[in-house]
Amino acid sequence: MAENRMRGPSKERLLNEAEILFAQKGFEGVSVREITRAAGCNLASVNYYFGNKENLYMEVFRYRWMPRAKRIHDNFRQSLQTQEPLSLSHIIQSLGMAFLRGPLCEEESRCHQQLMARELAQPTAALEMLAQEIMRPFFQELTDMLRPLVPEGLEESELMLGAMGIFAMILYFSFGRVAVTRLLGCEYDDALRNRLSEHIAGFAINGLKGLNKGKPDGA
Amino acid sequence: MAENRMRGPSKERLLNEAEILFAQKGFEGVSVREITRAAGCNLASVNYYFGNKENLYMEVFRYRWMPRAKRIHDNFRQSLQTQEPLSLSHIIQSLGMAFLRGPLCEEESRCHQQLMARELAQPTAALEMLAQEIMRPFFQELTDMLRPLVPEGLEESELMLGAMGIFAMILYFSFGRVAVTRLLGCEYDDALRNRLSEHIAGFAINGLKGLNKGKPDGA
DNA sequence: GTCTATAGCAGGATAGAC
DNA sequence: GTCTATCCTGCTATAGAC
Repeated sequence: MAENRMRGPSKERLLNEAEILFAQKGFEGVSVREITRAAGCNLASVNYYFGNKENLYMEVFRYRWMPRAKRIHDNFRQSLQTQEPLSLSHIIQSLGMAFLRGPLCEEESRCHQQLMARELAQPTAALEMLAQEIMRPFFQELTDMLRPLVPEGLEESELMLGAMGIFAMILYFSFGRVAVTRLLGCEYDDALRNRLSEHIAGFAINGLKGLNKGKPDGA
Repeated sequence: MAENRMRGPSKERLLNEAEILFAQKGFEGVSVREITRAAGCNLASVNYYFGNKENLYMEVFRYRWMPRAKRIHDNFRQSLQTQEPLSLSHIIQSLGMAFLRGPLCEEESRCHQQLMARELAQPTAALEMLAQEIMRPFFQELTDMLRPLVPEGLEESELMLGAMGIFAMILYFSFGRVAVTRLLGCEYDDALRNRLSEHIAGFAINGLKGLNKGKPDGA
């Protein structure tokens, strides 16, 4: 609260600080007073720029979360362009990298995943928007990529579940970082993020390969 | 709010209703007024029985969440006793069953998972307690079971990550049910829960098998 | 053990000066 | 656009009757 970074106009600062606080404490856990204080604005500014607190929450997703998601997706696509014959291994590893490390710093990445986790646990109008404009198109794109690389004849919904399972792990290892570090007994640093990303890739590649058979091979 | 189920003494009713509401809306999202109204008690009862709202939250975990977790774990152990030579397949399928279906009805299961998801996303003193008394012992038990069944020489922490990945999917498919049904385009009914449980098993068994090699086989 | 009444404070939103 | 002052509602917690 001492040194407010006064970069940019008030509206932008409000969006920046609101996103961080909403991610940390949830919509109900943050007060407008807290947000305006963090942004170095007066109490009335939220209502002036956004009408009310709820709409500020929506605009955080519209003007911060969604553009960032698009950057992550672009980052993912670009890291695939350099590799000509697409393999399952390339795709999954690029996925893990883009979402666990990607174009974001650790703090921004955690903020991003936490907002998503909150919306999943307690959907608001924001999830509706995200499902429509981000999640559905991206999962479509991803399953289109994966289809020629998984066992032939795999059901469409089974493929979708596979893709979702990968995101489950990414999200869990990100928002559940406190539990993860406590159970593993180590710090959540870059080395761990690399390991997690590799672990997810190794796990998911074999997981996807064994999907179509009702029972797994051997066991 | 019309028909309060007046079963049991006030303290029990408060714990019951508080758990449901905390799971749905989070600690900050629920007021003591709402809880006492749902439980059919007067406003002062929370302070009388629990001292304050925060302690009620802790007691929900102590007297509702933890005993339920122990029941789930017992259920898991029992379903393994009938199968003499333990296989990876048996273990993972029993896990999915115990946690996605188990001894709980759908509503209770969702409530249970949502509370866990909230604590992971925003840890309080409750997570400390759960890590100590439930999570660590259970993960220990689980990795002890898995160790003889995964590729030899697999690092201990890698095995732990594998076990956590399974829980990531279970949790995600449970608390993210709105997104899941929206993306799959189907209802979250018993048929889907069975499919999810089977999917996780198939995915995880192959995932675990391919773990120790830095790169997966083939790809 | 259960209730009502209320203290005391923090919340979102608004009015209106500058 | 930015600020202060303020309204009003709803919150937790407590005191004290029954």
